[in-house]
Amino acid sequence: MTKAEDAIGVVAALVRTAFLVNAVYAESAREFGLTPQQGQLLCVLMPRSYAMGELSTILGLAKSSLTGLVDRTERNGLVRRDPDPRDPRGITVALTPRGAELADRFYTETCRRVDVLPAGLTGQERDTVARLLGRVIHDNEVPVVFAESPPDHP
Amino acid sequence: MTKAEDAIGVVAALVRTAFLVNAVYAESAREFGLTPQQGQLLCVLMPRSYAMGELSTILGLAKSSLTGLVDRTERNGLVRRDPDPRDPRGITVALTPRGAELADRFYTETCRRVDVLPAGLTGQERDTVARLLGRVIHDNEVPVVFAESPPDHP
DNA sequence: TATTGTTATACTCTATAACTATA
DNA sequence: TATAGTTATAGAGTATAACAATA
Repeated sequence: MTKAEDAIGVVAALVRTAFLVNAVYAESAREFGLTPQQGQLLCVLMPRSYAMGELSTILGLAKSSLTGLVDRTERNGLVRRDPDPRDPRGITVALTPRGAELADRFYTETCRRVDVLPAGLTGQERDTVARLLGRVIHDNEVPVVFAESPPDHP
Repeated sequence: MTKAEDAIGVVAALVRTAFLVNAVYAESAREFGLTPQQGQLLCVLMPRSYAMGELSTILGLAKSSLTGLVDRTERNGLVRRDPDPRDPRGITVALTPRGAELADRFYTETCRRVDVLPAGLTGQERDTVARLLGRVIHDNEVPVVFAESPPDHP
């Protein structure tokens, strides 16, 4: 039973939940030898490759920040740069086979860990949280930095 | 109305919400000349001062990481180190008057911005989110990195 | 001229390991 | 010996501004 003194407003609930999820995400990444940012990049690239500009927008990073992130992740052999057939100036970033394999494992394990966080809620309560936060995400046009389910590779 | 193709699971809902809240938090901090980490430090210190070891635990940082964070924040004139009366080896970190004033403004503005995120939910739905996430936070013993309401300074 | 991406530069953030000083 | 905190070092993340190459 939630006592009155445990009551909390939406704002604090959202901020503190974000803190919790970040910590779990970071710890999961760490155990796969990834930084959270590199893990996020891999997750974004799971369904398909993107141009640098697209990734900048999705991840909310300055162009040059992304250049560095892709440099380091490429150096680790997880992504590669390919010429963009649509624009000779551009490139696309794609997962390497090793990156795809690691992304799958990281994604799966991170899901497992985040799934445990609301273990104290009933199935119905979890559905309610998912539905309401889903609306918030939709209304605020949050990019798909973490897909719903492990995307199939066509 | 939420369409079937917009449906989302709890895991993705939590991760993507965290991404959204982080972005809003970071942008708010930025406009006050703060990094998110410095903003978080100020928020933690709003109700009272803490020893370095306590802050390490609350923020989930290695001791030396915190030393650097406090160094930089102190250099900006926002916090100060005082000897810990309980232990000659230790120190406590407290907000300076300027830090307290900035913390208040940053906290208030961040609350305002986060409060807008679930604007598409009814009052009852917001209460539901707050109550359910409050349980998740409680169950997972998330530290109070962001208080419920601007604490009074006794 | 506008766009795509990289370089140069300067900080901040973070961790590990080694250290100081005091229980 | 154990604890509180700092220093040394190394790397990652980020942004701004200036640049290159191509539309």
